[in-house]
Amino acid sequence: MIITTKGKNALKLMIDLSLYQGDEYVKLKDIAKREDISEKYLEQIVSYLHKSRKVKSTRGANGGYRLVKTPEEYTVGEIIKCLEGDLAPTDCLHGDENACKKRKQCFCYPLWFKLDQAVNDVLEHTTLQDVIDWKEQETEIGV
Amino acid sequence: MIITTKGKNALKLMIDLSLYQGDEYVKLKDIAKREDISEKYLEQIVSYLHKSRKVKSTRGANGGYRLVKTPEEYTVGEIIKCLEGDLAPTDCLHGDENACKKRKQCFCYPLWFKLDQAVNDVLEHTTLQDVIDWKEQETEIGV
DNA sequence: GACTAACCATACTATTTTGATAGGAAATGG
DNA sequence: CCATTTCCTATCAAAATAGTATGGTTAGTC
Repeated sequence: MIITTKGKNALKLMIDLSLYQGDEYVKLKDIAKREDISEKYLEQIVSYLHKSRKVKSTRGANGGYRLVKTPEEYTVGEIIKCLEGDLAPTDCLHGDENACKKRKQCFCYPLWFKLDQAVNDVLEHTTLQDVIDWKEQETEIGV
Repeated sequence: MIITTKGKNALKLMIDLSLYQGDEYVKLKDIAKREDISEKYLEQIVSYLHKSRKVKSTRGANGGYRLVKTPEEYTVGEIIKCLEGDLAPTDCLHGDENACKKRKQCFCYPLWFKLDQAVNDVLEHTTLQDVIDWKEQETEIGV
Protein backbone atom coordinates (compact mmCIF):
# COMPACT_ATOMS: atom_id res chain seq x y z
CA MET A 1 0.00 0.00 0.00
CA ILE A 2 1.55 3.22 -1.11
CA ILE A 3 -0.82 5.47 0.76
CA THR A 4 -1.67 4.87 4.39
CA THR A 5 -4.20 6.50 6.66
CA LYS A 6 -1.76 9.27 7.43
CA GLY A 7 -1.71 10.43 3.84
CA LYS A 8 -5.40 9.90 3.43
CA ASN A 9 -6.22 11.80 6.57
CA ALA A 10 -3.92 14.63 5.55
CA LEU A 11 -5.81 14.88 2.31
CA LYS A 12 -9.16 14.77 4.08
CA LEU A 13 -7.99 17.49 6.40
CA MET A 14 -6.93 19.72 3.53
CA ILE A 15 -10.20 19.11 1.70
CA ASP A 16 -12.12 19.86 4.86
CA LEU A 17 -10.26 23.14 5.24
CA SER A 18 -10.96 24.00 1.62
CA LEU A 19 -14.65 23.46 2.14
CA TYR A 20 -15.15 24.94 5.58
CA GLN A 21 -12.58 27.63 6.23
CA GLY A 22 -14.43 30.59 4.75
CA ASP A 23 -12.81 33.63 6.35
CA GLU A 24 -12.14 31.93 9.65
CA TYR A 25 -9.78 29.49 11.24
CA VAL A 26 -11.12 25.96 11.52
CA LYS A 27 -10.74 24.04 14.77
CA LEU A 28 -9.22 20.57 14.70
CA LYS A 29 -12.07 19.43 16.90
CA ASP A 30 -14.57 20.26 14.18
CA ILE A 31 -12.52 18.61 11.45
CA ALA A 32 -12.11 15.54 13.61
CA LYS A 33 -15.86 15.27 14.02
CA ARG A 34 -16.71 15.82 10.38
CA GLU A 35 -14.04 13.50 9.06
CA ASP A 36 -14.42 10.97 11.84
CA ILE A 37 -10.77 10.95 12.83
CA SER A 38 -9.50 11.03 16.41
CA GLU A 39 -8.57 14.55 17.38
CA LYS A 40 -5.23 13.48 18.80
CA TYR A 41 -4.32 11.58 15.68
CA LEU A 42 -5.26 14.59 13.57
CA GLU A 43 -3.05 16.71 15.78
CA GLN A 44 -0.06 14.58 14.77
CA ILE A 45 -1.00 14.81 11.13
CA VAL A 46 -1.60 18.53 11.02
CA SER A 47 1.74 19.19 12.67
CA TYR A 48 3.49 17.86 9.56
CA LEU A 49 1.39 20.09 7.34
CA HIS A 50 2.05 23.02 9.60
CA LYS A 51 5.81 22.52 9.73
CA SER A 52 5.99 22.51 5.96
CA ARG A 53 3.77 25.58 5.87
CA LYS A 54 0.87 24.05 4.00
CA VAL A 55 -1.45 25.38 6.69
CA LYS A 56 -1.25 28.30 9.07
CA SER A 57 -2.72 28.57 12.53
CA THR A 58 -3.67 30.74 15.46
CA ARG A 59 -4.06 29.60 19.00
CA GLY A 60 -6.60 30.38 21.64
CA ALA A 61 -10.33 30.91 21.40
CA ASN A 62 -11.45 31.14 17.78
CA GLY A 63 -8.15 29.64 16.86
CA GLY A 64 -7.58 26.87 14.38
CA TYR A 65 -6.09 26.23 10.97
CA ARG A 66 -6.37 27.73 7.49
CA LEU A 67 -4.87 26.97 4.13
CA VAL A 68 -1.96 29.16 3.14
CA LYS A 69 -2.72 28.99 -0.57
CA THR A 70 -5.87 28.37 -2.59
CA PRO A 71 -6.93 24.78 -3.25
CA GLU A 72 -5.82 25.10 -6.88
CA GLU A 73 -2.30 25.76 -5.71
CA TYR A 74 -1.78 22.50 -3.83
CA THR A 75 -1.05 19.26 -5.58
CA VAL A 76 -2.26 16.13 -3.85
CA GLY A 77 1.26 14.84 -4.27
CA GLU A 78 2.81 17.47 -2.07
CA ILE A 79 0.19 16.88 0.60
CA ILE A 80 0.50 13.13 0.65
CA LYS A 81 4.28 13.15 0.44
CA CYS A 82 4.40 15.52 3.35
CA LEU A 83 3.06 12.68 5.48
CA GLU A 84 4.21 9.59 3.69
CA GLY A 85 7.66 10.64 2.68
CA ASP A 86 8.76 9.10 -0.58
CA LEU A 87 6.01 7.30 -2.46
CA ALA A 88 8.24 5.01 -4.48
CA PRO A 89 6.52 1.73 -5.32
CA THR A 90 9.56 -0.21 -4.10
CA ASP A 91 12.52 0.76 -1.98
CA CYS A 92 14.82 0.11 -4.94
CA LEU A 93 14.05 3.66 -6.01
CA HIS A 94 14.89 5.45 -2.79
CA GLY A 95 17.77 7.80 -2.55
CA ASP A 96 19.62 5.80 0.09
CA GLU A 97 22.08 3.49 -1.54
CA ASN A 98 21.61 0.73 1.02
CA ALA A 99 18.27 -0.20 -0.46
CA CYS A 100 19.42 -1.55 -3.78
CA LYS A 101 23.10 -1.70 -4.34
CA LYS A 102 22.75 -3.71 -7.47
CA ARG A 103 20.49 -1.10 -9.00
CA LYS A 104 22.46 -0.84 -12.20
CA GLN A 105 22.61 -4.57 -12.69
CA CYS A 106 18.98 -5.05 -11.84
CA PHE A 107 16.56 -5.97 -14.60
CA CYS A 108 13.66 -4.55 -12.70
CA TYR A 109 14.92 -1.05 -12.06
CA PRO A 110 13.57 0.47 -15.30
CA LEU A 111 10.17 -0.97 -14.47
CA TRP A 112 10.11 0.53 -10.98
CA PHE A 113 11.18 3.81 -12.47
CA LYS A 114 8.30 3.81 -14.94
CA LEU A 115 5.86 2.87 -12.24
CA ASP A 116 7.08 5.68 -10.05
CA GLN A 117 6.70 8.11 -12.90
CA ALA A 118 3.14 6.97 -13.56
CA VAL A 119 2.20 7.47 -9.92
CA ASN A 120 3.86 10.85 -9.70
CA ASP A 121 2.26 11.94 -12.94
CA VAL A 122 -1.14 11.55 -11.38
CA LEU A 123 -0.23 13.03 -8.03
CA GLU A 124 1.66 16.03 -9.35
CA HIS A 125 -1.02 16.95 -11.86
CA THR A 126 -3.96 16.71 -9.53
CA THR A 127 -4.74 19.69 -7.32
CA LEU A 128 -6.83 19.82 -4.19
CA GLN A 129 -9.40 21.72 -6.22
CA ASP A 130 -9.53 18.95 -8.82
CA VAL A 131 -10.41 16.42 -6.14
CA ILE A 132 -13.19 18.66 -4.89
CA ASP A 133 -14.47 19.26 -8.40
CA TRP A 134 -14.53 15.58 -9.26
CA LYS A 135 -16.82 14.95 -6.35
CA GLU A 136 -19.13 17.78 -7.33
CA GLN A 137 -19.38 16.59 -10.90
CA GLU A 138 -20.24 13.15 -9.59
CA THR A 139 -23.11 14.40 -7.48
CA GLU A 140 -24.42 16.54 -10.32
CA ILE A 141 -24.63 13.53 -12.57
CA GLY A 142 -26.10 11.62 -9.69
CA VAL A 143 -23.60 8.81 -9.52
CA MET B 1 5.23 0.46 -0.65
CA ILE B 2 3.07 -1.22 -3.27
CA ILE B 3 5.60 -3.83 -4.23
CA THR B 4 7.46 -5.83 -1.63
CA THR B 5 10.25 -8.34 -1.94
CA LYS B 6 7.72 -11.07 -2.66
CA GLY B 7 6.62 -9.43 -5.88
CA LYS B 8 10.14 -8.39 -6.73
CA ASN B 9 11.51 -11.86 -6.16
CA ALA B 10 8.71 -13.39 -8.19
CA LEU B 11 9.66 -11.13 -11.04
CA LYS B 12 13.33 -11.96 -10.65
CA LEU B 13 12.49 -15.63 -10.64
CA MET B 14 10.47 -15.35 -13.84
CA ILE B 15 13.20 -13.33 -15.51
CA ASP B 16 15.77 -15.88 -14.41
CA LEU B 17 13.68 -18.67 -15.93
CA SER B 18 13.33 -16.71 -19.15
CA LEU B 19 17.05 -16.33 -19.40
CA TYR B 20 18.22 -19.74 -18.23
CA GLN B 21 15.59 -22.36 -18.91
CA GLY B 22 16.63 -23.37 -22.42
CA ASP B 23 15.11 -26.78 -22.96
CA GLU B 24 15.51 -27.90 -19.40
CA TYR B 25 13.93 -27.46 -16.01
CA VAL B 26 15.72 -24.98 -13.79
CA LYS B 27 16.42 -25.85 -10.15
CA LEU B 28 15.40 -23.46 -7.45
CA LYS B 29 18.81 -23.88 -5.93
CA ASP B 30 20.42 -22.37 -9.01
CA ILE B 31 17.96 -19.51 -9.20
CA ALA B 32 18.48 -18.81 -5.52
CA LYS B 33 22.23 -18.57 -6.07
CA ARG B 34 22.05 -16.37 -9.12
CA GLU B 35 19.45 -14.04 -7.74
CA ASP B 36 20.79 -14.09 -4.20
CA ILE B 37 17.55 -15.08 -2.54
CA SER B 38 17.22 -17.71 0.18
CA GLU B 39 16.17 -21.00 -1.35
CA LYS B 40 13.46 -21.58 1.19
CA TYR B 41 11.99 -18.17 0.64
CA LEU B 42 12.02 -18.74 -3.10
CA GLU B 43 10.19 -21.98 -2.50
CA GLN B 44 7.26 -20.11 -1.01
CA ILE B 45 7.25 -17.63 -3.81
CA VAL B 46 7.37 -20.17 -6.58
CA SER B 47 4.50 -22.08 -5.02
CA TYR B 48 2.19 -19.16 -5.75
CA LEU B 49 3.37 -19.02 -9.33
CA HIS B 50 2.94 -22.76 -9.62
CA LYS B 51 -0.57 -22.83 -8.21
CA SER B 52 -1.69 -20.23 -10.70
CA ARG B 53 0.06 -22.16 -13.44
CA LYS B 54 2.53 -19.53 -14.43
CA VAL B 55 5.30 -22.10 -14.13
CA LYS B 56 5.35 -25.88 -14.44
CA SER B 57 7.59 -28.30 -12.59
CA THR B 58 8.97 -31.79 -12.25
CA ARG B 59 10.37 -33.30 -9.13
CA GLY B 60 13.37 -35.42 -8.48
CA ALA B 61 16.79 -35.38 -10.02
CA ASN B 62 16.94 -33.05 -13.00
CA GLY B 63 13.72 -31.57 -11.75
CA GLY B 64 12.95 -27.89 -11.49
CA TYR B 65 10.75 -25.25 -13.02
CA ARG B 66 9.96 -23.90 -16.48
CA LEU B 67 7.76 -21.15 -17.86
CA VAL B 68 4.45 -22.30 -19.27
CA LYS B 69 4.26 -19.54 -21.86
CA THR B 70 6.83 -17.39 -23.63
CA PRO B 71 8.13 -14.25 -21.90
CA GLU B 72 6.09 -12.07 -24.27
CA GLU B 73 2.93 -13.68 -23.00
CA TYR B 74 3.32 -12.71 -19.34
CA THR B 75 2.54 -9.23 -18.11
CA VAL B 76 4.53 -8.10 -15.10
CA GLY B 77 1.18 -7.23 -13.56
CA GLU B 78 -0.04 -10.80 -13.47
CA ILE B 79 3.22 -11.96 -11.97
CA ILE B 80 3.39 -9.35 -9.27
CA LYS B 81 -0.30 -9.58 -8.40
CA CYS B 82 0.06 -13.31 -8.06
CA LEU B 83 2.24 -12.62 -5.02
CA GLU B 84 1.04 -9.29 -3.77
CA GLY B 85 -2.67 -9.74 -4.27
CA ASP B 86 -4.38 -6.50 -5.09
CA LEU B 87 -2.02 -3.65 -5.81
CA ALA B 88 -4.42 -0.86 -4.97
CA PRO B 89 -2.62 2.22 -3.65
CA THR B 90 -5.03 2.36 -0.71
CA ASP B 91 -7.43 -0.14 0.79
CA CYS B 92 -10.34 2.13 -0.15
CA LEU B 93 -10.25 0.45 -3.53
CA HIS B 94 -10.40 -3.16 -2.47
CA GLY B 95 -13.34 -5.36 -3.24
CA ASP B 96 -14.24 -5.96 0.39
CA GLU B 97 -16.81 -3.45 1.55
CA ASN B 98 -15.38 -3.29 5.07
CA ALA B 99 -12.47 -1.23 3.89
CA CYS B 100 -14.28 1.94 2.94
CA LYS B 101 -17.97 1.99 3.57
CA LYS B 102 -18.22 5.64 2.80
CA ARG B 103 -16.71 5.13 -0.60
CA LYS B 104 -19.47 6.94 -2.41
CA GLN B 105 -19.35 9.91 -0.08
CA CYS B 106 -15.59 10.05 -0.11
CA PHE B 107 -13.90 12.90 -1.92
CA CYS B 108 -10.76 10.91 -2.38
CA TYR B 109 -12.15 7.84 -4.05
CA PRO B 110 -11.86 9.17 -7.64
CA LEU B 111 -8.24 10.01 -6.96
CA TRP B 112 -7.41 6.53 -5.69
CA PHE B 113 -9.17 5.13 -8.68
CA LYS B 114 -7.08 7.18 -11.08
CA LEU B 115 -3.91 6.25 -9.27
CA ASP B 116 -4.79 2.61 -9.46
CA GLN B 117 -5.45 2.92 -13.17
CA ALA B 118 -2.11 4.58 -13.74
CA VAL B 119 -0.29 1.79 -11.93
CA ASN B 120 -2.20 -0.92 -13.73
CA ASP B 121 -1.66 0.76 -17.05
CA VAL B 122 2.06 0.30 -16.65
CA LEU B 123 1.88 -3.19 -15.22
CA GLU B 124 -0.62 -4.61 -17.68
CA HIS B 125 1.20 -3.23 -20.68
CA THR B 126 4.65 -4.41 -19.76
CA THR B 127 5.59 -7.98 -20.53
CA LEU B 128 8.38 -10.05 -19.08
CA GLN B 129 10.12 -9.75 -22.41
CA ASP B 130 9.88 -5.95 -22.27
CA VAL B 131 11.73 -5.91 -18.97
CA ILE B 132 14.45 -8.12 -20.41
CA ASP B 133 14.71 -5.97 -23.52
CA TRP B 134 14.98 -2.74 -21.57
CA LYS B 135 17.99 -4.12 -19.76
CA GLU B 136 19.64 -5.23 -22.97
CA GLN B 137 19.11 -1.86 -24.60
CA GLU B 138 20.65 -0.26 -21.58
CA THR B 139 23.80 -2.32 -21.74
CA GLU B 140 24.12 -1.76 -25.49
CA ILE B 141 24.07 1.98 -24.96
CA GLY B 142 26.39 1.50 -22.04
CA VAL B 143 24.37 3.17 -19.33
C1' DG C 1 -7.58 35.68 34.83
C1' DA C 2 -10.27 32.00 32.93
C1' DC C 3 -10.96 29.57 28.99
C1' DT C 4 -9.83 27.81 24.63
C1' DA C 5 -7.20 25.60 21.32
C1' DA C 6 -2.77 25.07 19.15
C1' DC C 7 1.58 22.96 20.12
C1' DC C 8 4.87 19.48 21.85
C1' DA C 9 6.73 15.08 23.38
C1' DT C 10 6.70 10.50 24.63
C1' DA C 11 5.66 6.07 24.83
C1' DC C 12 2.61 2.31 24.81
C1' DT C 13 -0.35 -1.24 22.65
C1' DA C 14 -2.39 -4.04 19.32
C1' DT C 15 -2.43 -5.72 14.85
C1' DT C 16 -0.67 -6.83 10.53
C1' DT C 17 2.86 -7.58 7.25
C1' DT C 18 7.08 -9.16 5.90
C1' DG C 19 10.99 -11.89 5.51
C1' DA C 20 12.71 -15.86 6.73
C1' DT C 21 13.54 -20.62 8.90
C1' DA C 22 12.61 -25.64 9.92
C1' DG C 23 11.32 -30.18 9.12
C1' DG C 24 9.45 -33.47 6.65
C1' DA C 25 6.47 -35.87 2.78
C1' DA C 26 6.09 -37.13 -2.00
C1' DA C 27 7.71 -37.80 -6.51
C1' DT C 28 11.36 -38.72 -9.95
C1' DG C 29 15.78 -40.44 -12.03
C1' DG C 30 19.40 -43.48 -12.13
C1' DC D 1 16.72 -47.88 -2.91
C1' DC D 2 18.84 -43.67 -2.59
C1' DA D 3 19.89 -39.05 -3.82
C1' DT D 4 17.64 -35.16 -5.47
C1' DT D 5 14.31 -31.73 -5.72
C1' DT D 6 9.66 -30.33 -5.47
C1' DC D 7 5.98 -29.68 -2.34
C1' DC D 8 3.59 -28.67 2.07
C1' DT D 9 2.78 -26.89 6.71
C1' DA D 10 4.04 -24.54 10.56
C1' DT D 11 6.30 -21.22 13.16
C1' DC D 12 9.04 -17.14 14.29
C1' DA D 13 11.01 -12.57 14.75
C1' DA D 14 11.35 -7.97 13.27
C1' DA D 15 9.30 -4.03 11.50
C1' DA D 16 5.68 -1.04 10.25
C1' DT D 17 1.10 0.78 11.01
C1' DA D 18 -2.65 2.78 13.28
C1' DG D 19 -3.88 4.51 16.60
C1' DT D 20 -4.46 5.68 22.06
C1' DA D 21 -3.02 7.66 26.23
C1' DT D 22 -0.80 10.88 29.02
C1' DG D 23 0.51 15.31 30.38
C1' DG D 24 1.77 19.02 29.77
C1' DT D 25 3.29 24.44 27.58
C1' DT D 26 2.16 28.48 24.97
C1' DA D 27 -0.55 31.87 22.85
C1' DG D 28 -4.69 34.12 21.95
C1' DT D 29 -9.92 35.78 23.21
C1' DC D 30 -13.32 37.48 26.11
